[in-house]
Amino acid sequence: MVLQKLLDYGFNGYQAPAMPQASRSTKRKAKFQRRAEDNQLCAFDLLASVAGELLQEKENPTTSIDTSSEKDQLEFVKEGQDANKPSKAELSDEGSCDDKNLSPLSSQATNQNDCLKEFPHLGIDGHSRFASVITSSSFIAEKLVDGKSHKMENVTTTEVILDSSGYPKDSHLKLDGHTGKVKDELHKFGEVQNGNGIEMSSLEDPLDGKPPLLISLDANTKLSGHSDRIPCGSLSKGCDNVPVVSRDDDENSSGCTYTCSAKTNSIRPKTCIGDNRISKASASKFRKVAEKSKDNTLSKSDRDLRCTYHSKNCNRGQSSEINIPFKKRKLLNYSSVSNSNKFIKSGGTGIYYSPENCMNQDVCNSSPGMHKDPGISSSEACQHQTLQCRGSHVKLRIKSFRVPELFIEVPESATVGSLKKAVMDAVSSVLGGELHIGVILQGKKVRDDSKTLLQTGISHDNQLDALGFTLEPNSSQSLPIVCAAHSPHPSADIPQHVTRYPSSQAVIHQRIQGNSDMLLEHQENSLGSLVENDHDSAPSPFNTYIDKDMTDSKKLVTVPEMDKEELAVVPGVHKPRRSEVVQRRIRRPFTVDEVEALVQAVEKLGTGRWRDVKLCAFDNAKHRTYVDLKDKWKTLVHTARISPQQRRGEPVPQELLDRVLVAHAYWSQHQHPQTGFFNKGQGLSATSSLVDGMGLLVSDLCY
DNA sequence: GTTAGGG
DNA sequence: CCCTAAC
Repeated sequence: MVLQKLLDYGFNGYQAPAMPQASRSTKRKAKFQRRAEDNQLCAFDLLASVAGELLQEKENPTTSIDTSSEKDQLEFVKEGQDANKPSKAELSDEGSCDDKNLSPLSSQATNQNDCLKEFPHLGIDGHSRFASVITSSSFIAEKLVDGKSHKMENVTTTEVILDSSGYPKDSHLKLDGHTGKVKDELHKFGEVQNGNGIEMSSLEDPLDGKPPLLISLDANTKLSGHSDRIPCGSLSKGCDNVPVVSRDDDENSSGCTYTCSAKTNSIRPKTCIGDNRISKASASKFRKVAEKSKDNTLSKSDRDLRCTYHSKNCNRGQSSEINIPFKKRKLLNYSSVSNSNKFIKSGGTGIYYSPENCMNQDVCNSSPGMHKDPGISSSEACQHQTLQCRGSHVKLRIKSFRVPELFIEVPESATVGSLKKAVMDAVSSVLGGELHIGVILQGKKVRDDSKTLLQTGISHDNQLDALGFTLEPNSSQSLPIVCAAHSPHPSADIPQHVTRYPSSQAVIHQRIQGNSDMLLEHQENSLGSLVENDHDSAPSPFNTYIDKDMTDSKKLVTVPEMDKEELAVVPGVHKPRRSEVVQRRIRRPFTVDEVEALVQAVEKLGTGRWRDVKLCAFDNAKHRTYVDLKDKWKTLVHTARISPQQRRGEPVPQELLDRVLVAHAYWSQHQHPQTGFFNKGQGLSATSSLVDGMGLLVSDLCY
């Protein structure tokens, strides 16, 4: 029996979309699957990412940020697993040690906040630290002290904000709704004083709570975690009493508005950027990615001399390729999205946790447990973030996450327990993937980790609604690490072969606020255009290529088969082959330069020779197929025919559109004469191309 | 493998 | 962008 169940992992209300009944047509099913894949942006991934990063850091003591003592470690373990080994093997991305490339800030962080290393803090700077452990609602917090584990049960969530010294300030965790308990516990265990990490063990049934994650940022925080800070004066936007929109609060989401309060630097203008924290590891990965992009970046002059488009997205390449863009659609099933209203008070001084009941009315207006709008878009449902302005901090409230689509197939005779296990395994597999964090601002991906939030523009409150995060699969080519590299599960509970779906399958888009539609749009676009356009190679039509020859990331999508093993491990449980689910390519809007190149090529070659067009002008743009070019031309023609007001996306110069119309008209007239020079006989020979009529030489364009 | 079109 | 019929 294929359950195709809506798996509500309790991670803030995610529910996998229902699968079409088997009776439905294959096509429909396929489409559905595709859509489902697109929706695989889930909170869970973020969690996985955070957890993974955390572990990674732990795994790589060499990392600059990892200077803390051995005992001061935080681990993320699953229930039933050994406190230590399982989590490591399970969650750490052994393959990479990017941490070595951590930004200077990271290093700095090391010295100042050793205790933080264990926390998957999001963002770091010298001011304060925010460590968060996203957990499902029910966890047991454990602390490892000298190898000994001390449990703190009923810790539903653990989010810690550490101050510059690396210690939690105003520790304020809530345990089961009881504020301070955690704190007490922490103190009891010496957490606060010693900065010992907290180990999280999920309870057996962590499926009900959906604590949102709140990320606090520091205005000075750099994406990369660089230590260099922006002068206070540089903080342009004050945010006193600036109510930061708590998007989509219309629903149950709690709209929390903050008032800026001077923080460390009283003089510093308040920005709506607060204690933003992004995991160091993530930052390092950002950097890594950014560096990759460098290699693929052409100088302006080069580009001008070259022909093909070198994919500006090369750096995103592998990971982005497998990214699953969000689709504009409503998620039919998403429940208990806002069951939990975890809230973290910012100010960089404290451990905050607002339980599901939204205890803090001041900051949380949402009705606990409310989650209507069944028609809300998936992203909206799953990614409730709120940027709050308080002092110079920005609070990101990730209200919920979604679990990527998971298919579980179990025999009817299977026990509920086995079903749970199957689900757990699937979830575990997701956690095991190595993920990267992506930051999307205004629909564009921010790749420069070294930029500060201010420089990036994240500090501008007017852009907050366009800020989003993505969980990107590890770009590492070593897919094997996904499954093979992991050591066997020490715990009998978790099969060694727990599906370790490549994180590639689970991309998460986190958005902070704003209407979902817009965001979705942005998200899709974001993956196509990056903030750092300077890295983009605006392909100069007709020349040579310079592409970095990025490996087609698609291959990363390929999922190592592990079904059999899994089946063996979990009797009665069959996991569908991920490979069966085709990944929709990421949307990559054409740039003006690309459009120009396309127009130029078509002017010369005509509209029936897309392969030639591709070879001529986009040979190195691996992500542009001739079908893409054909499609683009189609849209260009359409665009050129409609009024400017009706056009969307990045505006195409009218001049180009005019050329499109001219070329289109021309080739419509001259297209069919089959000369026999070409396979399809379409188009005219080069010597009679439109370009020739325009006084241009073919040689100038191609070849 | 390409092209052309509908979705 | 995807899917596919038709070449």
